[in-house]
Amino acid sequence: MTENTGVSDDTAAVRAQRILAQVRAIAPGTVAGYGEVARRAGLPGRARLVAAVLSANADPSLPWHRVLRSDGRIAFPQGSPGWHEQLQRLRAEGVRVEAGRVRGQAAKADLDDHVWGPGG
DNA sequence: TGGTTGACTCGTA
DNA sequence: CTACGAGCCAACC
Repeated sequence: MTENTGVSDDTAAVRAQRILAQVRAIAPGTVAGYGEVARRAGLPGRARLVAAVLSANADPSLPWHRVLRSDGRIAFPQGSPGWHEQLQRLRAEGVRVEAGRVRGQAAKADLDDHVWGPGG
């Protein structure tokens, strides 16, 4: 009845939890892209959803600052409060950021964590 | 019920 | 390097 349309039982809350879990899985000193996080969470193409989830998150322990755009840039407008905070948090973990952009290329986290990691 | 918005991404010019 | 358009999907009004 009321077929589930096969869409599975994942609700918005469940998807959000999966996304948050992936964000927490980003190792310190490394970064990941929105699309990257979305894909790891089983939601390819839902980069905007990741952004929506982060904007709604209230967990101070969430390493949201490790999430960047595909260009390796901070998603906030440069100069905005959120931008400054993310920049500071990244630098605090040893991530080199220039002009709001992560050094080299973006988001390779578990691939380059041993290269770009702390102490790089 | 339906249009607008957004911490996005990609291709093209 | 910037600018623009199209695609995308959930939240909001």
